[in-house]
This record gives sequence, structure tokens and C-alpha cells, in this order.
Amino acid sequence: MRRSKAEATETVRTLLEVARAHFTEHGYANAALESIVQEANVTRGAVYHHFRSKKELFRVVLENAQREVADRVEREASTSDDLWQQLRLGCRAFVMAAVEERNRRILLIDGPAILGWETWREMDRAHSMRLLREQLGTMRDHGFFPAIPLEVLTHFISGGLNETALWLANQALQPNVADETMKALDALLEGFKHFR
Amino acid sequence: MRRSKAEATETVRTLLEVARAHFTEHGYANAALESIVQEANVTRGAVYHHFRSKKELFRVVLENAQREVADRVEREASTSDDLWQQLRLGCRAFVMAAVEERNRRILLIDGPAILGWETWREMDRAHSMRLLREQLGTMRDHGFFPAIPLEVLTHFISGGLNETALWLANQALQPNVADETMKALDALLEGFKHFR
DNA sequence: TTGTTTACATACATACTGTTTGTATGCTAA
DNA sequence: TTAGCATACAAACAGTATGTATGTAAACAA
Repeated sequence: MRRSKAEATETVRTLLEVARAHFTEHGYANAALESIVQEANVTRGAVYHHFRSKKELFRVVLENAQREVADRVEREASTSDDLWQQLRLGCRAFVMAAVEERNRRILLIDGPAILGWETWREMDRAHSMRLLREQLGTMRDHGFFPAIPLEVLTHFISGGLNETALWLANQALQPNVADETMKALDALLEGFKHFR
Repeated sequence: MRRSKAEATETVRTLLEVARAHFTEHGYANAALESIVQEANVTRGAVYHHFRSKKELFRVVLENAQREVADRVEREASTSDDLWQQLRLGCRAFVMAAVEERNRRILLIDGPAILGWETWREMDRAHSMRLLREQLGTMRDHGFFPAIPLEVLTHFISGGLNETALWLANQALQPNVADETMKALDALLEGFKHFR
């Protein structure tokens, strides 16, 4: 029965992929491990060999998703070297990524509920929120928004983006709605300039 | 065994109260109905007589919490008749209410995860978000933020407030942190004035 | 007063997660 | 090269939770 090391990592990969699809489609609570392992052509024994629990499996899935999103955000933002433009592009990329079905529920809805807000926040801090915070920090060092503590500003914008993405995802996905939303975000961020 | 009508509504009241405490302390998933009914001195039969499911019980608990918060927000906001001041007071009251332990998890974390984002959003729309939206609508009619679609602005601010409240709740609750946060919120909202 | 409905309790079915144990096979050191 | 061990799983089992079907005594309506 035993598989080679290469086969084992492949098993884990498949498991993570299938699990992500099931968590996305049914939500964590309604995603039965049994269904997941059936689709991955293993048994629940395999899961509990590689992961301590269903929650742990979810944690790894979430972490992968967060890394993906953060990478996209960073890549987009780095295409400019104007601070404001970087912020704009980053926020835009984040919303576009969070809107996608394979990210949305896992990242923004189940994440905090399943792992607890503190754990989720800690993970988020290491990924997408980290980028936002760093960017805002740099901007503050250049004299922006002196009146607002960095923490509060970061969380406010982050929360605003999250909610906006969730709302946008539930709109009939006409592309012009997405465009208008992005323009509105631009305008909002533009407003922060006045804090200089 | 049968109780009078008055006793029955009392049973429901107790059930809702105990359930709210358990949902608050352990989260929806880890709050066993069995523990809830034991503390309420009934059996699970009573629950399934008055509610269709555990989820339905949670829905009613959530609705009560939302109503409470919305009432507080409205009451606070109505103490002024300056539009900006109303917005400030309302946001402030919302954050203060959402920070409280008995509201936080139910309102902001488990709500969307358990009932699904769409259902939760619909309920929220009828309560706290409704107030925010109306206020912003009135302000727009007075010429504020013409560049931003009302929907986007409402969701962005609402999400920002939610996340800010969650963050604030997890800070060591020094009162000056709360005060500073509130001042920062003031500054943020102040920034929106420039959209006029 | 009697028939009916209500407000539960109780027993049971069902569905998951998680644990234990077993086992075939890859890997490694002598 | 092979003996011995570790690994990657499978399979059966145990525990816990929700939800359902049924029973029953009291309240209420007639």
C-alpha cells in the first residue's frame, strides 16, 4: 500500500486541491471529509495521516489561497513606483482576487469563523494585510495621513475592501459594475490624499 | 407536561438568552444544543418545537442582536441634527456596540458563515446597514460625495467599521485605545467631506 | 365536561469527525 | 542485498451532534 515520497506529496496536493473546491462550493461545515477523499481517491485515513484534523486541512487550504492573493497584489502594485498608484493597484488587485469564487468564501467568510478571528487575523497579517500595512506605513513616512494611527487606517481600509469585494461578488457580474466599483474605490482612496 | 402560553413564551425567551450566551462564548459550531437546553432546564424537544433547527435558533438570536444595535445607533445619531454629526455619532455607537462581546462574534463572524453571506447581508441591510445607507443617501442629496455610488460607499464604510470593531475588541481594552480609534474614525469621516 | 391542540419529553435514526489498529511497501544502514 | 524499520495509507470502530418520530399530560375551546 505504501506510496513513494513523490506519490505522497502528490496525494497531499490532490487533497488540498479537492478540499479547496469542496470548501468553496459547500462551505467548511457542509463539506464532508468523506466526499473529499472519495473524489481524491483515498480514504479518510490519508487525511488524518497528513493533517491533524479537518480544521488543519482547512488552515492549509486558506494559507495557500492567501499566499496566492498576496502574490498577485504585490505583483500588480510593483508595476508602478508612485506611492499612490501602488496603493490603488494593490487594492484593485485585491478586490479582483477576493471576488473570485475560489477565494471569496474561504478567505473572507469561513476563515475567521472556523479558525477564530484572532488566528485568521494573524494569518492575514502575514499576507495581504501585511502588504497594505507596509504600503501605508511607507506613505505615512512620506507625510501622508498624520492624523490617523496606522493600525486603524489599515484595518479600516482592509475591512472596507473585504466588504466591497463580497458585495461586488454578489452583484450580477456585469463588467461595468466592477469597473464602476473600481472607479469608486479610486475616488475613495483619492479622498485620503487630503489628510496630507 | 404542557405549559401555559405565558410559560411557553418564557421558555422561548430563556432559550434565546441562554443560546446567545453560548453562541457568544463557544461560537455556533461548538455550542451544543444539549448544553444550551440543560442550562435552560428543558430538553432538545423544546427547541425543536419552537425552532425548525439549530440554525433557525441562531437566526433569531442574531436578529435580536441586530435590532438592539440598530436601536442604539439610531438613538445616538438622532441626538444631533447636523448631518455630519449624525454620521459620526452613528458610526461611533455602532463600533461601541459591535465591540461588546455579546454582539461581536454573533454579528460579525458567525453570522455570515452560518447563514451564508447573502442571507446575512439581507438581514444586515434591514438593520444597521439600513441606517448607514439612509444617512449617506440623505447626505448625498445635500450634495456630498457625488463621485461615489451610494452602494459602494455604504459597503466600504460598513466593512471598515466592522473590521475596526473586531480589531478594537481584540486590543487590550485600555479606554484610551478606544478613544484614539474613535478620533481616527472622526478623521477618516472628516476626509469624506472633501468629496463635496 | 369533553375533545382537541399545544408544549414539551423521550427514544431513536442518521451523519460526521476523529481514533485505533492493521498492513503492504518504500527506504536505509549494515 | 537484505533485514529492519518507518511511512502511507485502509478499514473498522467509537464518540458526539443534529434532527425526527412518537408519546403524553396539561391547557384551552366548545
